[in-house]
Amino acid sequence: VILAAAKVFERRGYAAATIAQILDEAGVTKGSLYFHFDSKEALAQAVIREQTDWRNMNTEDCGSALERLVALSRSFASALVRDPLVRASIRLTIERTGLGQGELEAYQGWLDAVRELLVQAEEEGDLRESVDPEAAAYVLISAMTGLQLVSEALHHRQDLHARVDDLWRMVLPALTSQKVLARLRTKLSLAV
Amino acid sequence: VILAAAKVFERRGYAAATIAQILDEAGVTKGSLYFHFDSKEALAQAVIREQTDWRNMNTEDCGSALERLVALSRSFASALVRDPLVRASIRLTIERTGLGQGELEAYQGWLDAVRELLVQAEEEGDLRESVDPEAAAYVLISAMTGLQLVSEALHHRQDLHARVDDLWRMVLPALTSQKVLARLRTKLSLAV
Amino acid sequence: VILAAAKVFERRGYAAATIAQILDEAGVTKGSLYFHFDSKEALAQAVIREQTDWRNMNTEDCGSALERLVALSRSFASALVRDPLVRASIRLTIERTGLGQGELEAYQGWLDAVRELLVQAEEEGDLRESVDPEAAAYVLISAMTGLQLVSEALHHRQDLHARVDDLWRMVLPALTSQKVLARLRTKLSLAV
Amino acid sequence: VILAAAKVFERRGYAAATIAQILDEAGVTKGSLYFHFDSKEALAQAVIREQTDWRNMNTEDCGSALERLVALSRSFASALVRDPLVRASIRLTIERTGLGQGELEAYQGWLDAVRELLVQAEEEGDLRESVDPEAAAYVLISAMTGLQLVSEALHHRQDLHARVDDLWRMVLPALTSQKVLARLRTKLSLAV
DNA sequence: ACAATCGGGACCGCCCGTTAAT
DNA sequence: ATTAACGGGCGGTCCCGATTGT
Repeated sequence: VILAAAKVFERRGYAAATIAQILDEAGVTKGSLYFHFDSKEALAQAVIREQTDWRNMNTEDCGSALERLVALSRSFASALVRDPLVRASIRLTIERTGLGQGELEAYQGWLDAVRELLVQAEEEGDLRESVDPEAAAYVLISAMTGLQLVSEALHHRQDLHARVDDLWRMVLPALTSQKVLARLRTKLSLAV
Repeated sequence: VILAAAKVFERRGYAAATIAQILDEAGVTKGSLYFHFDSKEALAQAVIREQTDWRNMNTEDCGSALERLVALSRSFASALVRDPLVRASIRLTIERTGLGQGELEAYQGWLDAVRELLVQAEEEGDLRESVDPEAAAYVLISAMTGLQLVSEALHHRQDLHARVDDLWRMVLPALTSQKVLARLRTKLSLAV
Repeated sequence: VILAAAKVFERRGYAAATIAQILDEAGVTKGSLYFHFDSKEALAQAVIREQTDWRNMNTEDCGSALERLVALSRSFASALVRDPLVRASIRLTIERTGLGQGELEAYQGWLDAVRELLVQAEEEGDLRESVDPEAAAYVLISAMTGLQLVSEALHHRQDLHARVDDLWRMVLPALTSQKVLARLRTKLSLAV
Repeated sequence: VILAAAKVFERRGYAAATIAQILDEAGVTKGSLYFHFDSKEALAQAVIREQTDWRNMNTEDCGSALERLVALSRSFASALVRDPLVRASIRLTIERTGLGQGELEAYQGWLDAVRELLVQAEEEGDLRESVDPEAAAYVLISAMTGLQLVSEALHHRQDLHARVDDLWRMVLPALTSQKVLARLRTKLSLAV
């Protein structure tokens, strides 16, 4: 039903997607669609709202904050590979079409979550003192955003998990000490 | 002339941009525009083609390959802040609208350039042997792409330069040895 | 129920009002609405029909005809401020959308009522002989119509009562003698 | 060309008027129309802008302020009868469709003009001291607005001039003294 | 080479009223 | 009386030729 919209939005973007395409993909008729959603924009917002929140997946994870952060990123990558709704939401968020002005809050929410984890890691003594949580969160969020884009464009996201691990291999040495790094490598199976 | 198109494309995206908007941004008439460009798509391709190649800016730079790589990223950030054509090209490339299928080559070209520099750095002995140039280039390109997007969304690109430096501070420790790192820090004025 | 339709009609006008807006203003579903009313036009006619007749409010008023006329105008103003149905009816009547051609009868009915009161006033000797009841009724109805429109546009009808009194202050001297005028002023508390 | 739009807007109102109707009335094609006007709203604004300003008609009139005021009202009535653009503008202004938020300024402009004339009349000693220019202007503007509406609905504006004179006969006694009133009657041929 | 105007085809979003099932 | 689904059709407008003038 609504998943069809996500697919089309993800494939063509908001503006280029036409209602007819969504109709065709979903196999429903115009009237039916407009009974559930008042407008194309409402449909897009529903897509964003309906995405299964991949952030909850690892709340029960009990590990150090840094481990939870890596797990979060992997959970995100999995959601991206698995769930078209998440993919469509990302696309709709990145193209800032002014859909309810929610884009800023989305980015800000991610930033806050990551920074929070970094602060916890700092309290746990897992962070180098030279690291600024705010700046690091910014770079991490950006890198993940970019990875997903490039992986999509070049390899249809098939290599996303490997690339996320590559990212961690490249930034963890700057975030934490050799000792913690070694611990993380074994726990997270991040081969050198 | 063609810069007006870039501005509109950058602001609205390809599909949402209308010829009329470009027309009155440029101050020309429709006849004039359609004399030079056959279609809206041709216009977009011209925007991409016409972007001043910021890659040439640092060819004359004589330094180590790693230094040239950092300089290249900074040059890219500058171009992004300064040149609407570059911004529009990025937007048009990221939204893969099927404009002549040139997106793949674009990404691949960037990847090749960065990898090439990393290989040179390896030959110069500036790279840890654990680093895979291919994978590192991939992550770096992705991170730059993401930084530009997030910086645009959150701060209208005003903090882009600072964020690029943040990125280097976070990945250089994994790329090179402490000694080279210290050298780069002074040469590139990358405070800890 | 039907009041929701009135609100939307009053706010947007007949043509611009959409059924969906009425639906979620009323909190009912489309099926329910189309069970009661055959069409959008039928709904509008129901709004007009259902308006509580403010004319009855002052039938029991026992005073001179002129006093009753002023009271009628005040009653109208009150209804306009209080009752969205009356407001919507006015809007739907003024936009002559061809809703059953009832607009002419509406205006004519108001005209007849006012003229009738003026004729009574004439018989009671309260009217100057130079006054033509027909013409005076026409002007009074028009002025009330206009006052309501302008007051709505400029002050959201909050000053309507005061403006109606202003109107009477400006036309009563032409309608009646100084003596009757003085009597009315005290009775109706129309300060000079 | 643009006059056709005025006719349709005047006949059906903004929302109910369709581009096809205007096209049909004007005898041009869609492409041609959208070359000159970017949107339906732009067309409506053009109609409002293009109306020949009937206010200038009596600037050369040399008489007392009160005489000029009456002349202004008559000029307005003439314009209303003669010029479809003026009629359409009035309709578009009265239906507040949010066309550039110019409606408030329109009403306010008329109010200011009339109040200014009343203030001049006051300085010339032609106004009773009990008259408040502000309030009087408000009522006069409203009455003119209403007259035009009712006259249109009932008699297709054919009796507008006579009704305007009726209005003046009904309000002038409250505005000025017997002596000035007599002078105005002869000068303006306002029979009792 | 450039500009202004006209023409038209096509598309897309959306809205209204109906019809099934219950 | 309500939910859900349906579809015909319309209205705005956009893109792009084609035809003029300069």
